[in-house]
Amino acid sequence: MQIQPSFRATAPQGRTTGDVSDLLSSMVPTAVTFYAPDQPIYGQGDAAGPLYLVEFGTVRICRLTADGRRQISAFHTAGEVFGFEAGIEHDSFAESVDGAGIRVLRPNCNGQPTASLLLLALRSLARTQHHLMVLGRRNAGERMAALLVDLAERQGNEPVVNLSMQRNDIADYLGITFETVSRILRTFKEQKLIRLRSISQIEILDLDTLQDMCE
Amino acid sequence: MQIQPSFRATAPQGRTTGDVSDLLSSMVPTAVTFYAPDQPIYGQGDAAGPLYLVEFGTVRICRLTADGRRQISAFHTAGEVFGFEAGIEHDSFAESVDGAGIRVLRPNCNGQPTASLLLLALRSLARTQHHLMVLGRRNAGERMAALLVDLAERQGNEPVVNLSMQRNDIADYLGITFETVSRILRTFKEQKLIRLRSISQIEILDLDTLQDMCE
DNA sequence: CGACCTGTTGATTCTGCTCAATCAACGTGG
DNA sequence: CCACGTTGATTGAGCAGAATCAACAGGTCG
Repeated sequence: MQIQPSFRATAPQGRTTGDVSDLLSSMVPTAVTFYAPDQPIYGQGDAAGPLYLVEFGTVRICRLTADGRRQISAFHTAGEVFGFEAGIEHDSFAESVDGAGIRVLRPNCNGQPTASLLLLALRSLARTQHHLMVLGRRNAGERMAALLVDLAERQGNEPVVNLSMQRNDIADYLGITFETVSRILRTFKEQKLIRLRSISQIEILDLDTLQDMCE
Repeated sequence: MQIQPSFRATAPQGRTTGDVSDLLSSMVPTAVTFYAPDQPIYGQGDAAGPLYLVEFGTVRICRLTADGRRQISAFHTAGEVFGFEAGIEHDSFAESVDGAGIRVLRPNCNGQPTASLLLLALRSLARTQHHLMVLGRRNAGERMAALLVDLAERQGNEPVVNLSMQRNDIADYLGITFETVSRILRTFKEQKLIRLRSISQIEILDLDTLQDMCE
């Protein structure tokens, strides 16, 4: 049986930017726009259509409950594409976390949905499903470990992880409170799993244990 | 500006089956296979590739932690397609919940990824993101309300909702324990929000209140 | 310098989990 | 037909993890 690569996504080990260059050919990119910290990129209810490519910085995808509780469904960093929507308008909103450079990708009129477009959507889906497990079945420490491992991996597994987002964002991503984030980081420190170089720099001392907590 | 329908998904109000007929043209459907309750459809680590169309019954998509905790990321019912994967193999597994009829859709060799394929993936993404909010920022009662409202809507907003899954599945879908599911249903009953016709039939008495709990 | 914002820490509360008993429904075998 | 075992659901008691409420520290910026 021959498997069609278009939706089985044969080459996941390639870097994201590799696929993006493919994507660019089917869409019309604009110049890079800078978004200051906390600046909105698109809002809930805005018309969907264009996609957004992160050039640098970090973006958060958020949703609010009626009484103001916030859930961040994803952080996006350099090379990643966001803005996918099944409906005609966005039901999440996107904001710059720390000052981000964004390239808007506008669809051109003739374009087919390329394989890479589908692949990017499927990666978002896989990531979201993984996060679903974290929120549904993991306690606060395991959630924090999952985030640290994820960030470390995205940043090339260097010993020092940069937290571009603040405690509040971390909490709303992990479905806990920012006080709990603080406490968990302290216990990790006491267990010699990490070292807090500064408020936004975490040195990973024991990656194995952190991975074991959330594999 | 012209918006490309392929990934903006212009016609979300259509029934899912309508899009599936489009999808069928680009893939090779097999005959319907019956899966008995709890029978696996595909396993974690199995090669991804084909998609699966639910003809009748309910399917659960699951993931396990190393110590055996389970998270159900989605239930799929008649007309829905599942089995999307970004990588070369499945990182979730799928099982029949209550006895389900499944049609396997095998990709043919020439096919492009059609627009409807992308649309289905984006719907899965939207659903998963919505569920992420439920798991991250909602308490047990609100989670249960969200499920009931979702099921009611899927079943055409009839007054009586059929629970094709048992308490254990509901719990693992909502990220709570089955005892809590029981307790929440009892409080809903005491609040006259629902009536328990039988163990698997719930009569919705106050849909508005349930919707308010989870909008 | 003071106001403000973010982060940390402590005290207390509470939601939901764990452990456990009980019950109802069902199937099996004597 | 009944005794028994099994499985799923309900309910209760006690506990633990995380939230809430509150105080305080450190850094930044006007």
